This record gives sequence, structure tokens and C-alpha cells, in this order.
Amino acid sequence: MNMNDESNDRKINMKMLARELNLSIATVSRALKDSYEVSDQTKARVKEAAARLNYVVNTQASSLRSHKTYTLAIVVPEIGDSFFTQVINGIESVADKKKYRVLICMTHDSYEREMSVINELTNGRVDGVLISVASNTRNGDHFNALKRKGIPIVFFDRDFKEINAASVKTDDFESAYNATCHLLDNGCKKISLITVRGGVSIFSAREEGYRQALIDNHSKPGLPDIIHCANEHSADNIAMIRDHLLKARPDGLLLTVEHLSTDAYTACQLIGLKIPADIKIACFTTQLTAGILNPALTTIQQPAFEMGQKAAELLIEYLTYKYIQLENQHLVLPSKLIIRDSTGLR
Amino acid sequence: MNMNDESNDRKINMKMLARELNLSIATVSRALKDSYEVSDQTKARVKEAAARLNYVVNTQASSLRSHKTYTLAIVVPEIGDSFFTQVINGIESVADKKKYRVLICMTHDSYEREMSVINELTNGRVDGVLISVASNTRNGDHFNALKRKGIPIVFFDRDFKEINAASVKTDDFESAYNATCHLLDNGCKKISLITVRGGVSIFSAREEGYRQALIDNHSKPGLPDIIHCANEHSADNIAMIRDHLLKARPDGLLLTVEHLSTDAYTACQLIGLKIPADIKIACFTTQLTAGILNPALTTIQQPAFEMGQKAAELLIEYLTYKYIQLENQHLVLPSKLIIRDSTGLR
DNA sequence: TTTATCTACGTAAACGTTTACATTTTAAAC
DNA sequence: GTTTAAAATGTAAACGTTTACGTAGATAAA
Repeated sequence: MNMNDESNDRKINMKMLARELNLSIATVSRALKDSYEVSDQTKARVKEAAARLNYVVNTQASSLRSHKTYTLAIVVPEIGDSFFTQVINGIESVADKKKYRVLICMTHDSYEREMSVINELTNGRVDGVLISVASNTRNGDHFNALKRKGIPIVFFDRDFKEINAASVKTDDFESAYNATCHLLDNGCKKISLITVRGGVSIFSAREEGYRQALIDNHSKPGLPDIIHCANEHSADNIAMIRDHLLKARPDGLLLTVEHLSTDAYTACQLIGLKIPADIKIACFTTQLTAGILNPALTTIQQPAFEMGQKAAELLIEYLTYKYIQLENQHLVLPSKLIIRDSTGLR
Repeated sequence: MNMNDESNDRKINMKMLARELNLSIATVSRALKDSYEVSDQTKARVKEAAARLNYVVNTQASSLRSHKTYTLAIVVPEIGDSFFTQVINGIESVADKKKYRVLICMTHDSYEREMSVINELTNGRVDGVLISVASNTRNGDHFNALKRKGIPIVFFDRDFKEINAASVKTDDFESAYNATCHLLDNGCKKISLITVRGGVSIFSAREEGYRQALIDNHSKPGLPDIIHCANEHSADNIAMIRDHLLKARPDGLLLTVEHLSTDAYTACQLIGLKIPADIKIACFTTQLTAGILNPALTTIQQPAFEMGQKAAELLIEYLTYKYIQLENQHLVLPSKLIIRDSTGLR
């Protein structure tokens, strides 16, 4: 007896279903899709048989023929942090409702991998792609290639400005501005921005917001003070932040990426800085644990889940009725500054 | 001019590539797959042309014909928490290396959705599935149906014991046992287990570990004390935990699921219980922020990423060389008890 | 009755690959 | 210069759907 002798169900396809019912396979196909061309009686018979025999349509064949995959690609740098996770949940929640499935692709925040992923997706495997671009993406040719193949793109959070495509973002400039003002209001004299190197627009917008807030508040010379974290290994970031804290001695920190929160807290612990007494910290993050950190972290909370929902709605809307001009859709959702102990007096 | 007039690249397929090169499409196909049947010279020509014309193989057609999709389904309850996120990262890291893509399906921890997802996957859309079962799954018929279609299954973390399939899990009994002992050692007299209702084996294993630790340590009467959280809305969980704290007055808490950490901390805050002075807490979680919580949380840290890697390796190993007996593979990875302030004296 | 319209279904050609099998070309052996 | 084997290529039939087009029968209009 063969070890791998799984007694397979005779794989059931439309042909067999048709034979069973004494119908042509065309009629079966139509019946399953509720076509007006088939009688109610026949539809019922077909559906009954399909259910009884556990028939489920072969998606490869179906989409090969129909050029419709009911699949969306989600391309993200990572799913390690809670932001992208929540966005994905948002996307999935609406995709699922509309009978779409999602293919997750990670770029590991690398331009090269992003190109190769996007290039692969030109083969018609998905109906559209939702993407948050890698932070070192400098060139948008791969996006244009995708568009030329007729595959629509929706950017979320991190878009690529040279490309004309729909986007769903948050108010990066304003929220960075507000957070910086909040730090200043709470007595900070020397606020550093800890951010990430790269051409992604959200980071420059946040940086601009920070700069403008300093300007508008007549900040001391020496500012702005911006350091760029390597973004790869946590240990490297911690070291960089620690060195900066020792050298520049800031009394306020604005962090533009989620995972920097842990790094910054750790760096402060290492050199014995008390938050918020010695230094106040605010961070762009959607981490659920922000409220129970030590101390509770003031956050710029982006509506991650809603962002995913909106992006998916836009894309699916376009895919089902082509009448919206997808490329002109640019949504900006407001973030919320949630003030907690890390910027408080205590 | 048509609004939707995307000047599509003439979609390039093998036929066109073949014509361009004055070759048959069979030879082109073989050349692209590095078949020994085609000369090095021709291979080079074909590959050059493919690259130049941005040809990328149509996966639908390819897998329709070859019955190989190079796609894995990952079926999880949610991806909201860091545990599943890390597992997915682990899976993706090895899948990507082996040229597989991943389709993410969420069950929202519901048996019905799990059935419908698994049922859909019987259509040959994926080569195999990696799954962590919903907590209220009572019946494994859908898994058997999948197996009968010849689609292999690997369970990770939460398996379904009635089904004969590969699994990668952690030492749930032992780690719950050890964590409970740790709480007892640190002076707890009355430890409650906060867990989740459902038939999933990991929860019963953790419960057993907890029970056995109490027995072995001659715990007081009144124990064990176990409450089951609704698992749906955070607010409900917080209320349940708060009520329990007020009524049963435990001095130790063992939490079996990640998202309960925030809920438990919040409940304690609400009624003014100091951690760890009034109550000590340990939790099964892989949250990165555990160390910077207030207070830092003692965790049973599961090797989530490795778990994903192992599960994917097993599955892909089986898919590429069918000679391993997949169903007999049962890996158990050790968790680590990471002791922090939440169970300390302070 | 004839013709037109509508309803319900069937036929067969795609979709873009892979692959068993057949054929040609090249090289080796005689 | 045959014959034989090996190497390189070609032919055509799948894979399981969808869908343009065709058609038979029923009903309505003339």
C-alpha cells in the first residue's frame, strides 16, 4: 500500500455536475452564478447538487477565463507592528464582505523586494493592490508598470508622490505639528525628532510639521534636531537614541514610528532618564498597550483600521463599477493626540 | 477619450514570446523552467527576451495546468495580536525563500467561518494550509474534507486533536505549570486562571498545567478558580475580570491569552489594585512591550516566529518531496518564562 | 397560419500554460 | 555513407471555467 495513498475524493468539477444533472456545463455555470438565462427550477436543482457533492468552483480556471480573481494584494513593509496589522484587519473586513480574498506580500521595507513583488503581481494574479511603500523606494517605475497592465493601486499611509494613484493617509503634518506644540506647552525646550531615513512622504510631512511647530513657537537655536534611525535592528536604534540623549540632552522626543517607542523607553531606562520628569515622549503609534506602559505613552493615534477599510472600499468600488476616477481619490483621515503620562508632569 | 483609457501594455504571454523568438511555446515554457531539454543558448535567448519584455508567467494558467499553486493558506482567528503576527512572519520568511506566496484567511475565531474558509480552499487554490483553529470548533469534518482532496494541513499552536495531521505547538502544560509554581513561590495563595472558553487543546493543556501545579503544591481549598472570558469585546473582559477580582479576591492571576494582559491591567487599575503588591500577574504573550509596561509584565513567551518557520518548513518539505510522513510530525517548542516586575516583590 | 419575440438551454471557442508524444537536428558509431 | 543514439525542438491535448453565439420550443402578434 502506498504511504501517500490519500483516498482522494474524486475531484468534482462542472463537467461531472453537468453529467449528473443531464445539463450542459454552460447551464450549470450560469445557474451557479444566478444568471437570468436559466430557470428557477434548474437553478435550484443545480445548487442542490452542488451543495450535495461539495462542489466548489476552481478559481484558477474561473479567473483564467474571466480575468477576474476576486483577490487583492496587500503589500506592506512588515506586519510586525500593530499599525499594519490593524490596517490589514480593516482591509480584510471589507474585502471579506465583498467576497474578495487577500494575498499578503511583505517587502521588508526594501525597495528591491518591493519591485520584485510588484513586478510579480503584473501577471494578473490579483485584481488590485493596496500598498504602503518601502521607506527607501526612490523610483516608481514598478508602480507605473502595474498600472499599465490595468491593475489599480491604492496607497495607504505611505504613498509615493510621483505616482498618480488613489491614496488614504492621515494628517501627518498637522498631527506632528500638534504633538510638537503639546510638548512645547508642557515645558519642553529642546525637542528632538526621532525618525526614519527615506523618501516616503509621510516622514517628510511629519518632519515638516515638527519644524513648523518649532518655528511658530520661536524655538531656541540648535533646533530642529533630527536623528534618523536605521530601522533594522532594535539594538542599533537603542544605541543611537542613547547616544543622542547623552550628547544632545533633549527634554522632549517626538517619535515618528511605532517600534521606536520601545527603543526610546529602553534607551531612557539605560541611562536613568525619568519619563516624563527628565524627558517627555510622544509617539506615532496604535499600540493597544500604550495606555499601560510605564509611564503611559502619549500617542498620535492613527485610525489604522478605518484606513484599511477606506482603502479597500475605494478599490473594490472601482473594481465593481469602473465609474469612479480612482486616481483622483485622496482621503485624509484625522489622527488623534492621546495625552498620557509620558508628556505629563507627574 | 475614454476616462478609463489606461494605455495597457499589450499583455505579453508565451505565445508572443515564442513568436518573437521563432520558437514553439513549448520550448519557451521549458526554457523558462530551466529544463534540461533545451540548449543553454536557447535558454539564454528566451530569458533575455522575457526580461526585456517584462514577461511574467500567468499563475492561473500555470497552476490550472500543473496542479501546483505555490501558494499556502494561513488560517488564523485574528491577526490583531502580536502572537499570530509573529507566526505569520515566520511562515512568510520561509515561504518566500521557497518561492511560495501566502493567502491570509481570518476566521474571527468562529467555527462557522472556519468551515466556510476551509471549504473554499478545497478548490485547489492553495497547495497546503497552515491553521490555528477557532476556539469554538467542535467538529473536524471540514479538515477531513480538505485532506481527502489531497491538501495537506499543518496545525500550529491550536490544533484539533481528533484530526490526524502535523502540528507545531509549545509546551503548554509545562509552561502553565511553571508559571503557576512561580506565582506560588512568590507568595501567592490564591491564584485564578483567566482563560477562554472553547475546545481548543492548548487551553485545556494550560488549564491542566495550572491545576497540576496547585495539586503538587497542596494549594488551599477554593482553588482552582477559573474564569472564562468572552473573548470578543475588551470592555466585556475588563468587566468580567473586575467582578472576579472583587468577588474572589485572588492574589495571583495567570492569563492564557495575550490580549487579556491589557484587560487585566486595566481592571486592576479600575479598582485600585497594585501590581505586584496586591496581586501578581503572569501572561502567555509575545508582546514586545511587555518589558516596558507598568509594571513590566512577567510573560510566558512562546517562540512564535520559530513556530511559523517550523510549520512552514514541514509543509513545504512535504510538498516538495512527498517522502516525509507529514501526519506523524508533531513538534513541541519550549516557551520561556520571563520574570519581570508584575510577579516580583518591589 | 406565418412571423416575431422571448425563454431556456446547448455548442464550442477561448483563457495561458504544461507536458506526453512526435519529430527533427546533431553527433557518434560503424 | 549508413545506422543509431542523443539532444533539441515542435505538436497538440489537456487543465476547468466563462461566454459569444446558435437553436429549439413556447408564446404573442400579425
